[in-house]
Parts: sequence; C-alpha cells; structure tokens
Amino acid sequence: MPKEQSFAQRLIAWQQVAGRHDLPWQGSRDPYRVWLSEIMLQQTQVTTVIPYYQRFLASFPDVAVLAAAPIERVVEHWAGLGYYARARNLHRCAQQIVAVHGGFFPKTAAELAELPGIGPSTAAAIAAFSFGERAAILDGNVKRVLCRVFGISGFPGATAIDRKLWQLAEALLPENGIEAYTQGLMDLGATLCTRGTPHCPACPFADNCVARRDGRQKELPEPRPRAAIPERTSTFVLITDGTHLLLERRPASGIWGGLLVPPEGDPETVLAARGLTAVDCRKLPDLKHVFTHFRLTLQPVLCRVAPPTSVGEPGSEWLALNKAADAGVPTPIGKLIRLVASAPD
DNA sequence: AAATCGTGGAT
DNA sequence: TATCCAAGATT
Repeated sequence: MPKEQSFAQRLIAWQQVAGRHDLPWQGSRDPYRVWLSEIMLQQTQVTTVIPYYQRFLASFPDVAVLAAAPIERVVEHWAGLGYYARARNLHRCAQQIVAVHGGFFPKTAAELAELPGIGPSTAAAIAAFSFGERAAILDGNVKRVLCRVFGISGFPGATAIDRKLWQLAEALLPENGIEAYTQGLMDLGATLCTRGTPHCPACPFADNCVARRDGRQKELPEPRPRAAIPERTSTFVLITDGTHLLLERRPASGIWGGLLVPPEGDPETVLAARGLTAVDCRKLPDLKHVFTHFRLTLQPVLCRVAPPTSVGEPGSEWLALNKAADAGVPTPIGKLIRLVASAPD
C-alpha cells in the first residue's frame, strides 16, 4: 500500500525531525513516570496535564511513596483534572505493584493491562516507552490518523470500526523503533493531523492519504452520534461559622467520586440532618457548569451557623474558609468557595 | 454494548 | 456562544 517506504518508516523518520522530544515525561524510561503521564493524559490534553504532572511527581516521586500515601492526598493532587476514578485506580494500581509485584512494574503490555486503570492502549504505551515492547496503541489521535490515511468511514467508537482499527494498528507496527513510532503517532495526531484543519502539506502521508486525496479531511473520522445532553439543577449548601466551611466526601462511584463537596439538597433538610441551626441563609448567584454528558446549574445557598462547630461525622470536615478551595474539591465548587471566602457576609 | 465519568483547549 | 473532543477505562 505505501509507496517506497512503509507507513512505519515514514512515521519514524518524521517523528525524529518534527515530533515532540521535550515533554516533561520524555527522556526517561522510568515506568512510573511513563505510567503516571499516560494515566493523566487519558482524555486530557498535554497543556492541561503538565502542571498536574509536575506537582504530582514532586509529592509522589515513586510508586512506593504513592502506594503508602493516603487516598485523600492523592485525590487532592488530582482535583481539577477530572475523571477522578483515574486517581483512585492510580492509587490502587500503585498498591498492587508494591504488594503483588514487589514494587516493580510488570514488563509486558498484557500484564500491565490487568492493573487498575490501565486499559489496552495505555498498557501498550507504557510497554513501548518503558520496555521497548512492540505493542499497538489506539487513542484518539491514532484513530483520527488511521481513519484519514486509510479512508475508514463510520464512527471509530463503534465496535466494528474499533476492531478494524485495532487490527490495522497492529499490522502497521514496525520491527524496530517502537518508541519513535508510538510517539510519532501521538505527535502526528496532536500537532499536524488535527481535528479541525490538518496541516496536510507537512504530513509524511500527504501523497497517499485517502482523506486528502478525496478532500474528506473534515469528514473523517466521523463524529460521535450525540444526543442532546440533559440539564440538571442542584442546591449546594455552604455552611460556615464565619471562618470554617463544612465539606463532605462523596462516595467513590458517581460524579466527583471521592472529592470533598458541600452538602447537597434542601437547606433546611441538610441542616436538620446534621443537627445544625442556621443564624441565617441567603442565596448566592447560580453557577452553570458543563460536563460531557449533562449541564449542571449549581444553586448555592450560604448558611451561617453559630460556633463552635463540632468535629462531625467521618467523611465530614470543617475546613478553614481560605484553604477549603484547595483541599481537593471539584472545579465549580472551588469557584463557589473562593467567592464566599473573598466576600464574607 | 452503551453509559458514565470532568475539565479545558480549540475553532 | 456552541460544539467537539482530548495519550480511554470501567461497568
């Protein structure tokens, strides 16, 4: 199918001269760093990840330190990054590596894929970058590149298309140079074969890309069929004694799992259930927040209670107003807390 | 197998 | 402003 050079040879050559070589997690084959970066990068762009990666690595320099840390501290470092199941799986994975694998990452993609939070694509990326294993990745970048270069129609998330793409990804693997090849796939999709307007003239596959030949760059890959997303409204009760704020840890499953959030629900019910009496309550301005699958209107109510505030139940914390926003809360909750902390009364 | 799970970048 | 979706995994 390719002309003179194979797909892989072209890609590797391109990666070496035009790919990315200076990202914070590059230049090391330490599987811990590779793993951490790959988990953070799931469904998350490089520019978003970089500061989180640096901070996380400074606090948890290796897998043993991470495994020994309390989950609350891990979540605190993840707050704002989204998809919080990743943080819990990351922590569980570290503990398994210590307890089951003697503190060393397994060296094959097949074994890596059995660990929490590591699926087939992430396992292949870790194995390729850390151990040089000839394993195929299939992330959003790769799907876009393959759909265009090989002219594959249909939504890539559909099962049948997904199978076809995995077969293709495996068939294209080079005999040598898996690291540059894997990085090249990511780089090509992220920097050149981009979603909106790909820079085809600079592409190593410009002369034999089906999408370009047919002028279908904007039509491939086909977009996810998406239904209209529902709207939800919820009241959050910001309970303060003037200097502290009551936050409660959410259950592990569901939205914002494991994060600290103010009690949710009717203010009177919320206060009564916690044996609190409000001096006064007042509504704050609504805050709209958009998730991938629904829109949420947060209706904050600020309630003052009389000190002293007791220690409360497990999973329930009174935090200093000026520290609560950084204690591991979801992004829109952090906004609300900062609003209250900066404008009391 | 389709739904669920966050947030921000890009256009 | 609205939309899509990003180095996907899990249930």
